[in-house]
Amino acid sequence: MTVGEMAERVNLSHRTVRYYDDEGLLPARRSPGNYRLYGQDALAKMLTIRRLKPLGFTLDEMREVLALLDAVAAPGAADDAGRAERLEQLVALEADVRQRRDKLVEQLAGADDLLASLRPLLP
DNA sequence: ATTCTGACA
DNA sequence: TGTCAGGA
Repeated sequence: MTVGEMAERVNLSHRTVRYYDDEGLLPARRSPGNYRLYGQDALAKMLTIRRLKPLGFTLDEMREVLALLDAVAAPGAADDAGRAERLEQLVALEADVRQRRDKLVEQLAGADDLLASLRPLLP
């Protein structure tokens, strides 16, 4: 699929998709006419990125997450130390995501409180 | 019609 | 991140 299709399917602007390519976060293949092309794997990664983004992950952090994820998914080349490393990083990632999730829950609670305080002021 | 790169009231 | 320009 081309940028436009990708952008539409993951609900990001084509500008953002282009940006991720430029920054090397999610490189696109190129067509003979130099159009960006994306496959199924790219779509899956883009969806992962879209979930990471609202959690406040930086581009570099997303890069690490994607690398970790396909290292884990990869068909296998890795010694014992390597596998152990992956596992540690995976556990650390889970903790990180959970922490960000909790933060969002707090913000949600804050929004609810604000709404509650506005209620009595409304007509 | 769609995408490409580069630039920025 | 949006948008415009100038090409392909």
